[in-house]
Amino acid sequence: MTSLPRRIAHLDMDAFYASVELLRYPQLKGLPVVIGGRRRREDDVLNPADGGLDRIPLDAFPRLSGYVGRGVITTATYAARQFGIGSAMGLMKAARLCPDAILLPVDFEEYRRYSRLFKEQILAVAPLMENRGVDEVYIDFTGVEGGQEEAGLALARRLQAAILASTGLTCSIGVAPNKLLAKMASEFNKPNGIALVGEDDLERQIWPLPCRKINGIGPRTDEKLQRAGIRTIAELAACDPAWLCEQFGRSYGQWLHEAAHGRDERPVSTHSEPVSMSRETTFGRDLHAVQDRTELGAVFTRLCEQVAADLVRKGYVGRTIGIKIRYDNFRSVTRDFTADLYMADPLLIRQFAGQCLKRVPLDRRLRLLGVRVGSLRRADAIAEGLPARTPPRRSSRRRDEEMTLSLFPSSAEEQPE
DNA sequence: TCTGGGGTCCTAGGACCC
DNA sequence: TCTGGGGTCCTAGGACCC
Repeated sequence: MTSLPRRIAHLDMDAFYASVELLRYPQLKGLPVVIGGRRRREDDVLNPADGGLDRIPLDAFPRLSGYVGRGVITTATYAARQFGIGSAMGLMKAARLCPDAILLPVDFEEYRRYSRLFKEQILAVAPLMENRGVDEVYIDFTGVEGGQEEAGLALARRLQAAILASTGLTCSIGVAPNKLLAKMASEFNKPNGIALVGEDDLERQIWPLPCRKINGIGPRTDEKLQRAGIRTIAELAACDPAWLCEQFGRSYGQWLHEAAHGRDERPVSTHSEPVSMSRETTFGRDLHAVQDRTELGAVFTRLCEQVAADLVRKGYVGRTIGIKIRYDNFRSVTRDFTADLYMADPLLIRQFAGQCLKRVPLDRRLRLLGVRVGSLRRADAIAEGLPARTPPRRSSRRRDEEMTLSLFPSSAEEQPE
């Protein structure tokens, strides 16, 4: 048995959200459009029950200038980007740059519908597919029929054609010996492009790129590398691995070295179990624990109900309950507590989360509150007789006190300190 | 009137067990 | 009595990704 060369593809939908919106509202083609701010609602004028979306007149669309609030841009069309508008920018700031840009609320339902459509097309041809969010996947071409033809180019073309036919959307694909290189390759010929990167293309195609192009090197690491005079992947590859470990820790340092040399053995993984589920919200204005106690309590309860509903809907229970708050100065803190029983009940979650809230200083205003449930297990695994309670851990005095406290329900609004 | 929401993984210290 | 090391769990924070 001869082993085939590894052919890994990364497929990335082109400007996914914006493209889906343009399918619905073709009259917006070429105009500056910004997507973000809030979620689309049932009663939105942009979502009329009687259809005919393509006939909605341009002046019926909301403009950026009318926006009030703390939303950020999820994505923007090319025409909008020309005004200096970009992803993650605050909408109020974007409104100053281009007040007449059209603002569409995000519609995750619709994006997920298209996501299912294009992934169905891929799975019909290549079953080894790894989800990387709504608009991205990795695909293992290695053993797929036709996957070795023209080093993967032929299959990539077939996938693009099938996706375009079924969704009307274009995508870009990179094919390489591993996920790391495939991810970079998929950016080379955007939009609607295909790029192949082979073992021998490392120095020519990868090394001249800035370090930030490596998936896993973010703004912090990039800045630190730049301060050390390292800008390109070639320069990173030339670094002494021992020095990288010193600077970035053993594990990350070693990974940086491997990545710069284009080495990555991670398999394409078709299944994954969630580790945690959370809900969080940024308030319209910063809230104070005392003055805005009622409002805060109501939001807190709602977050617990939402995360509990998510758990139930997806069939999970968890035993690590946590909260997150962000202060008005944007500093965040988290607290969590691991209980000895698995839960998905909103009241129980509310109780444990309430105890976590009491452990955090609430002397300044808050802009965000979040609730998280971790240490997840499938609810049916618990139902089948696996222990709902874990063996009680020998715990420190402090933990014991917290456990005792948390077993007693507190008032409807948690009022720490 | 800067800076969303939902995730994963890693690190590091302390507790605790053997 | 003193010293020590490995392993695991828990917690808080941070980097990163989509």
